[in-house]
Amino acid sequence: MPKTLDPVCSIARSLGVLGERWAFLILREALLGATRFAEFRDRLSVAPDVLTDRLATLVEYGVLTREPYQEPGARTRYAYLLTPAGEELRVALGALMQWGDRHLPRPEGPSMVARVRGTDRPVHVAFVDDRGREVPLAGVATVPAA
Amino acid sequence: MPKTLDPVCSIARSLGVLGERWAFLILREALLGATRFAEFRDRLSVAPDVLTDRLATLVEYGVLTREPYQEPGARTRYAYLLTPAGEELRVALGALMQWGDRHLPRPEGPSMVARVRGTDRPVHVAFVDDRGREVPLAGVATVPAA
DNA sequence: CTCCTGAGTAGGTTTTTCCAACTTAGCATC
DNA sequence: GATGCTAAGTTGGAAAAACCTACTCAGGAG
Repeated sequence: MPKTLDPVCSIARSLGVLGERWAFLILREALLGATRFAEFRDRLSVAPDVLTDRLATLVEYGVLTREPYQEPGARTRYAYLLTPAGEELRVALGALMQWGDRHLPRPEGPSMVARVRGTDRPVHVAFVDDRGREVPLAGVATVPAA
Repeated sequence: MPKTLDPVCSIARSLGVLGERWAFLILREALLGATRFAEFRDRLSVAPDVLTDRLATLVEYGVLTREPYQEPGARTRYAYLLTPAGEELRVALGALMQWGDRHLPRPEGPSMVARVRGTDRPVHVAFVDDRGREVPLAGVATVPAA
């Protein structure tokens, strides 16, 4: 991590939240439904101290909230729930998934796919113009905001 | 880095290439036009040994190629050029940029924006169906490939 | 034949991560 | 009312990665 994370670049700011080891994978599990400490720990085999640290960072920056919950016959515990901001990271994770499937494929194909909810129509991640139409990659330029 | 990076998940595979510190920022500079070792080093203030290591990883996995080039009156040197696979990561970086702009904003607004090339029409990153129409986030489900 | 420059390599320190064991709080059981 | 169980962590020490500075190496320039 650049400790002087260039605050002028929004990619660098996003990476200040998500760029440390495990952060994306923790987020992946959250998007797949994990909410409890032990769930993240067991699914990812991540060290508990690192998990504590990452969950705190994700809560601090508004990706997750730490909510008390109580199961019958148990004491109050805490669940980590996605905020709307966290949900929006589904797009970024989708882009990484898509790239891995295309460029680091496995012989048996992808293990997860994104679909229109309730149908089997496939979806992918792409640039889109202000009218909701896909724009091919070559038609996109990233320029100073000026 | 999980040294046993779960190969069944394409996000984890992507992170095997891009998940180490500096990798995304090196890629950002490459997408903005950096090609030479010293350019990356100077723009990012990254330690040269780390830069050597990351560039080698990105070349190894086909994000960049290491091409000899010769400027008049200088010996052969090497440039790091994006492959088509690397270009496709523009979508993932765009998603991170967009998220940072929305959820970790700066008072003076974004420093870079994505536009339709040659026009000032803004573009964003989103899920898109097989007919090229944007699909709202709530309409997307990520399910086992079955 | 000495200097300069781009592209790294090398050595030692600091920071992160990893691993395993330990703690804590409350319910439940004996 | 002591003991055990479980979720959610904390702690301490070893290993790995990143950082920083200085140095090397190759070839053209002066």
